[in-house]
Amino acid sequence: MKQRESITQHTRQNIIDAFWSLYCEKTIDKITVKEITQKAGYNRSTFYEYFHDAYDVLDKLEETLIPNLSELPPITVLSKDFGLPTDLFMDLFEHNKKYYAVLLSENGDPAFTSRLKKVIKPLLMSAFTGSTKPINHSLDYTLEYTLSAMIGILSYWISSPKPLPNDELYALVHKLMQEGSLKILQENHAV
Amino acid sequence: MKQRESITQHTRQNIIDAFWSLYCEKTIDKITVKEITQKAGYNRSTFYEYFHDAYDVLDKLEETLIPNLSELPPITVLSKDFGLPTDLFMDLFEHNKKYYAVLLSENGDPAFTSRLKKVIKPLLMSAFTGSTKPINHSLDYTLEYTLSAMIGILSYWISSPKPLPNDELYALVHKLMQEGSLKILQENHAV
DNA sequence: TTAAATAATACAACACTGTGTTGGATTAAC
DNA sequence: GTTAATCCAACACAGTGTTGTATTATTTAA
Repeated sequence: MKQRESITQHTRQNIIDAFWSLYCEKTIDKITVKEITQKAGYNRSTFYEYFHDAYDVLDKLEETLIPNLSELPPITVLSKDFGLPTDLFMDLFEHNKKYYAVLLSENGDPAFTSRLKKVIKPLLMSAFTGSTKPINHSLDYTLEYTLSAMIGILSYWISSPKPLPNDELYALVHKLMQEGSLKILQENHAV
Repeated sequence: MKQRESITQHTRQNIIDAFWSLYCEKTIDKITVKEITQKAGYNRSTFYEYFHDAYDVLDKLEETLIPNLSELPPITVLSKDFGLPTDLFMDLFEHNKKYYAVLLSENGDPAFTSRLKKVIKPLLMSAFTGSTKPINHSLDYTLEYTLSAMIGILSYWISSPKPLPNDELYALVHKLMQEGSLKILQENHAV
């Protein structure tokens, strides 16, 4: 049963890899099962032994890319700089850059952003209120604002051909969160 | 020639409407031309007289939803509150709520967000530097951060079943931009 | 002013591509 | 030798995009 398992895992991964190389080139609806299996070197019907359709492959792949709650240090980081754990986010994005850059691009999957928020938001919520459910609207909207901003700037960062050095980005994000974007925009205007 | 034109426009709009009612229910790849034309009351092949495929319908529809540069007052608003024209954004989102709420949702189109940014960013850029191209990275990243945040919070707002009153949202966004999200998060923490 | 010619709108039918399933062949594990 | 996994060939079906044609509105010319 040992060799069989490894074969299965291997085939599965081959299909995922073939899918991903196609997903980097075109949107998912243009990807056919035929193409995937051709690239991976299998019969088309073999695909259906492993996945339901192309969207199923994407779904399973995304699942591995969503940070595991139990892996993230829950409150420690929040108390450290009393805000969003910027360094953790940067690590997450940089580490999975290959996938994140595509999934969060204009050809990517809006559901992935949603999934990310859905995992992280309650985490932050509980850090601030002790409960995962929003106590007041202000906090809820503020988190949505900040999370969107964070995901937006980090997507931009990892997609950039010449990305900002890590420390500069870190400093900028912190300044943005501590002093507001307006102040920084005004400084730029003065220059 | 008058009646012919109006028939064309009418048919075209019928197809777009039928498409949209389907797009509200499911993702675009599950929408067939057959369904669209059935709902609109035409033969399937009539569709191809008007659009290339379902994506073409979406594309044309989105085009009408992207704010026209010439319609937006260019610098006046920026100088008013020396930042992002929050009220303009709120108007834009509220006015096109029916479409924006879907297009910016997890079942929507990431390309639409991209299109929005691509139109608005140079506008803001030129307001701050006089040129549409970024002079320094800091400004570029700051705009990306703020635009992402703005689009994020406004999407959340219009999708909410019981949305925050306009004036409260406006005040919150201004505070977020002027003082930074951290301060507001800290205030919430204290409560 | 009316009848014929033209151009638009809509559709039926066709060839093609991709989908998902079923039943069978091969090969490893027991 | 039996069982079960992996893979594949073939089938029925659904959706696509095109082509040729009928119908009807507009234009042209007698």
